[in-house]
Amino acid sequence: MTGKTDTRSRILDIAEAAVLEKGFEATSIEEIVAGAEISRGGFFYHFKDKNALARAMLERYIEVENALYDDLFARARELNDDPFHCMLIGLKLLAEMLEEMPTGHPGCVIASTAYQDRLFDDGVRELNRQAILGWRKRFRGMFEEIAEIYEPREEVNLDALGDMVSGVVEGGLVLQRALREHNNASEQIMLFRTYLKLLFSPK
Amino acid sequence: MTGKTDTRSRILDIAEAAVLEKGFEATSIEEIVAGAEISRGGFFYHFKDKNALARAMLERYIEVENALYDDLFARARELNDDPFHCMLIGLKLLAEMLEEMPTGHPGCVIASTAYQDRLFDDGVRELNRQAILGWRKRFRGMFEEIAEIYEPREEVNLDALGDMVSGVVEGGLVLQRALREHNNASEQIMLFRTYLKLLFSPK
DNA sequence: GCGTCAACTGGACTCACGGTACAGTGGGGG
DNA sequence: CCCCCACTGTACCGTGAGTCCAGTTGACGC
Repeated sequence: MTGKTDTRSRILDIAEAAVLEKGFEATSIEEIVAGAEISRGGFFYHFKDKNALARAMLERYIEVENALYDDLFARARELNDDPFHCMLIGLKLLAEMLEEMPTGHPGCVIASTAYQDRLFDDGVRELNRQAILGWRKRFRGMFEEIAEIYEPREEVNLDALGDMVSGVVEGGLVLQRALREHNNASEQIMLFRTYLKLLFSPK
Repeated sequence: MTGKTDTRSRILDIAEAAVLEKGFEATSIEEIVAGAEISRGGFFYHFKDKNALARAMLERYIEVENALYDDLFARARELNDDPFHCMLIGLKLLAEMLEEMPTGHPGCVIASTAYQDRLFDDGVRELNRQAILGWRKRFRGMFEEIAEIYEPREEVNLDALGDMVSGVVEGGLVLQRALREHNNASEQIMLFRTYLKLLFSPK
């Protein structure tokens, strides 16, 4: 027993799976309560409305995603202490991870939320925004470290380059989803990796 | 008078504006008919359901987008006959165009549709898919031309590189939308342009 | 053993929205 | 003069979100 909020997290599990597969609007509370084997009243006991569910899902998703990046680049750092090579290894690991996802992809909740944001309140929108800003900061920091050692061959805005990691992942997932192919996202990440190789490799 | 389908295109105008601002689900038929000053019956006379509306919107959007790319790269070609420089100019023009959009962005319908695709039928999904495949083909063709003259410094899959144009635009628009900033999409395109410069520039 | 509180169940209800059906209408063309 | 296209207007249905609330069940403190 995981304590008092056993049901709550079960709801989140079911909801997340359904939302990633079909989108937020297409997921009814009815099917969530059926999947979680609770009553409608039970659902609204935990979440005052669908918006509260979205927020909780997003919070959890962002936390998991951040932990994933932490882990990924920590492993990369173990393999190579140089920030540039660490970055290259980390991106490779990320690409491999996306490829291994059996269902194809987790289908980033961020993009999904961004394009339906009028369904949600300011809290959800802000959460989304802060997540991306967090990734910007994370990757910008890594690129700064790299740039100190390897002078970039072309001048680039490091904030924008940091955003590009998120952007390439998001964009790749959109392609993957729309094309119904399997490794567009990982392919896009590998292309981005090639970019970094060209950008930071010494002349 | 533009002919028999005056009202139909007015509906599409209103709907497109609303959908780009708020998303498809958040746009009610009620508000569309109010905006277009017609009756509900009138709406369903032109579109059998919301799905038909989505399909028509997507068709029109893709057509406009393709015409835009045609025009953009035709203008670029006038300025420079070399395929590589033409590409660089075209991307610059694209970035400038995105920046000039007063409201910030058109908010790509493709990504929006991709993430809510369970609301739509196979026709809509296929339309979406074909649009992206069309862009892949277009840009792949251009990159092939370039690669014939300028040998890439690193080996890249040209299909994936073609997809990257769409991906960077889509991803940039997602960032822009989520961050509520103004030129993320154009910044991302310019970064991609730098990528191409590094990739194809002679040693 | 008794009360109480959290975590529900279940049912009745409202409202918004998508969608159907269909009868009627006005105006331009043959 | 009639017909038909492009609607209007109204009535109606189903679904799903969200509200309200009365009642149940089981763990825990006393």
